[in-house]
Amino acid sequence: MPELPEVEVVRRGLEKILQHQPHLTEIQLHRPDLRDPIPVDLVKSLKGAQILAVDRRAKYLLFHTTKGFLLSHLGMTGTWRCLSSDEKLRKHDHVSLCFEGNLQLVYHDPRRFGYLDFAKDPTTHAKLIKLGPEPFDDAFSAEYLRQKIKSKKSTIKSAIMDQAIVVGVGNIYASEALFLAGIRPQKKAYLVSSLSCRMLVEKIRWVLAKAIESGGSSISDFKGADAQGGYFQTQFQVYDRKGLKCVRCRALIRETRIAGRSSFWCPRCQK
DNA sequence: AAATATACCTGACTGC
DNA sequence: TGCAGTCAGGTATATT
Repeated sequence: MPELPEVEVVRRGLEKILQHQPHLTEIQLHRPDLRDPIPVDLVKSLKGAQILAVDRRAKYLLFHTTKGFLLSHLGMTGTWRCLSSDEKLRKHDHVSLCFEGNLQLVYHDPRRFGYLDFAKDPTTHAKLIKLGPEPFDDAFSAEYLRQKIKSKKSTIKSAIMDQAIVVGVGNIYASEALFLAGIRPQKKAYLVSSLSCRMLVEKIRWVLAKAIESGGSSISDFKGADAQGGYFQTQFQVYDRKGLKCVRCRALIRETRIAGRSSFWCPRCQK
């Protein structure tokens, strides 16, 4: 489901729900066998902890507590939602975080590609340590990007989706940012000029920011923790628009598979 | 070493 | 209606 904008929208929803900094009274693992199994000692590590904040690093949510951090990656289909006291658990509800005052947050994930872990210090966590800069950070500059890709033989689309180069860009926003920057997704990364890198950094930031403003993209069943779907999908310029007219030049949008992922582009606007 | 392919899962949708 | 095939917002691991 989620690229950076969707995860950020979820983070903001959770932050609001947990703003009074409740204590965790109980953690229930209904089904811990995610793609990476949830470690059982997470329950005892977090029991009684008080929520201080909900942060985000890349596509990971970080529940910051008095006892350490709960890391949550939503994979393709993960969601967090509030469960009222009279509601029953549904199929694919794998974890319950029970808080004082009848508040219960449920992790739901049909495909179980999501990830949950406890970390005392997330900055040294194996999953986070290899990640590149946040797209809105000054470290993600045109010069940095050019340096990173100048000898890369993969496509530029694969490069910007590489979480070691920049975090948060997934399959949808990669196609969108490349369209906005006028670069074909299948172009070899080392052929992308410094000037194009400048454009690309700008457009990645712009499209991610716009998507956050719109509450994320709700294709299939994405919902923020406040149960509201986003509407950025209505603003897609190229994604899932194969055969439709380019919004800018009216040429027909094409679809190409790059590294196994569908990629959409305009043959006239992108070089 | 780096680039690409495959695997991990379930559900929704297509075409027969 | 059912059944087989394909595809999906991600990422770790295997294979070239």
